Amino acid sequence: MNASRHSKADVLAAAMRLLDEVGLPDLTMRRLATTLDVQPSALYWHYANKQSLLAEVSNAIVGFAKPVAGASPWQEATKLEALALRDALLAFRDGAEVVSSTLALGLGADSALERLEASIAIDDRLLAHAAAESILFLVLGQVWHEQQRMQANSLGVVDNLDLSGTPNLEIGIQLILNGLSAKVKA
Amino acid sequence: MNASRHSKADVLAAAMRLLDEVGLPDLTMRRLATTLDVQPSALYWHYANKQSLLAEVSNAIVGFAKPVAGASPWQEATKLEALALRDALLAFRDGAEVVSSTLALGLGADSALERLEASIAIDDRLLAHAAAESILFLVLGQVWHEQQRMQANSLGVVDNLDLSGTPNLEIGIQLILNGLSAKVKA
DNA sequence: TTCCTTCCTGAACAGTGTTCAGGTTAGTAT
DNA sequence: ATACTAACCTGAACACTGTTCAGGAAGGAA
Repeated sequence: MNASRHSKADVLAAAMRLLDEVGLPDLTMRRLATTLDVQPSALYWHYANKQSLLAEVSNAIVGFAKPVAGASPWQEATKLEALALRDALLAFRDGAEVVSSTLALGLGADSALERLEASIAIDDRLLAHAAAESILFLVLGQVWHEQQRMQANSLGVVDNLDLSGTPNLEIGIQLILNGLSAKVKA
Repeated sequence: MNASRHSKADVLAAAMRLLDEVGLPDLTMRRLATTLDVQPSALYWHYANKQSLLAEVSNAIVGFAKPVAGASPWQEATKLEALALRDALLAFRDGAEVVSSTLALGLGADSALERLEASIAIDDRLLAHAAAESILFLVLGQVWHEQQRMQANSLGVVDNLDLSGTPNLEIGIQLILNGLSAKVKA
């Protein structure tokens, strides 16, 4: 922001602001340093490398998901949890890709899976874990796809913008939850 | 390979060989050129840029999925289709990440979704499309996760290698198919 | 004032994808 | 055999990237 000294939290905040402005491909250490009126090397005092910065960005994005008050039945709570995650990812440019990457590298964003898993109130925890993972991948994949289209459409290509992303996500979630209910009852 | 001249197919084959040897992060245009005894700029006669090369790599990976003979009921065919895709992704180092990226950019690998969708023999094609997308994201996410662990485990970290990836994938697929069957019957 | 921690500079290293004018090779037609 | 044309490649550069490191400056506490 200005020319004063910066804390680790300042760097994180600036990174998220820059992410929203220019997108993940242009979120470079040099650009980030410029917005803070600082040399690129200064960033490495706060963060060991770019990946660990992106890990905290991911945590912030995932943590942005609004809490789900105890809804019943639990299927409804799980669905709301998934949609809250979806909204959090959509609230930041390229949010899904950022979170997907750090999740794949195992460097953070664990609370996303944990919240989903906790909301599935069945006895078979192995099944609950598998279902939570499925829903997580489903949300990430769908939103990643959607955000990619958003950028493509904003960059001139105005052809057929289909709004089928969100409905498809809710359908997929519902399919998993229905399958889960059937399996638990049996 | 040797010092003779190369075709587009040669470049593609060399790229896939190099991918298996060094992984996606080290699959660079310069390294690829070296394996072909050629200057990096020579590659740009065959491919406009790295992304379009990776798009063809993705097509090759997805096309590697073995055909599913007409199984019945269609739920079984869809499951086999998903597992065939899974095997194809696993057959190449970082296969899931490569395909995920080009799929997100909309540059290829379309047959993966098409085959899944075609196998779902229900009347509601919108529902079939949503379900196929869900299964696709599920397979990609799970295998990406698994392949990341494979690399991490091969690079010294030998802690707790859990083999829960494959079972979880089959569970997730089954949940979606069960949910689908229930919805169609109703 | 001394001291120590926190934060930053300036310069460099080793790599990346990509472009482009020009040269070579191979095959086809005259 | 000669001329032509397409396919393929060279060599050098451009504009970047993440990251390292020795050293310097700012701020607060003893």
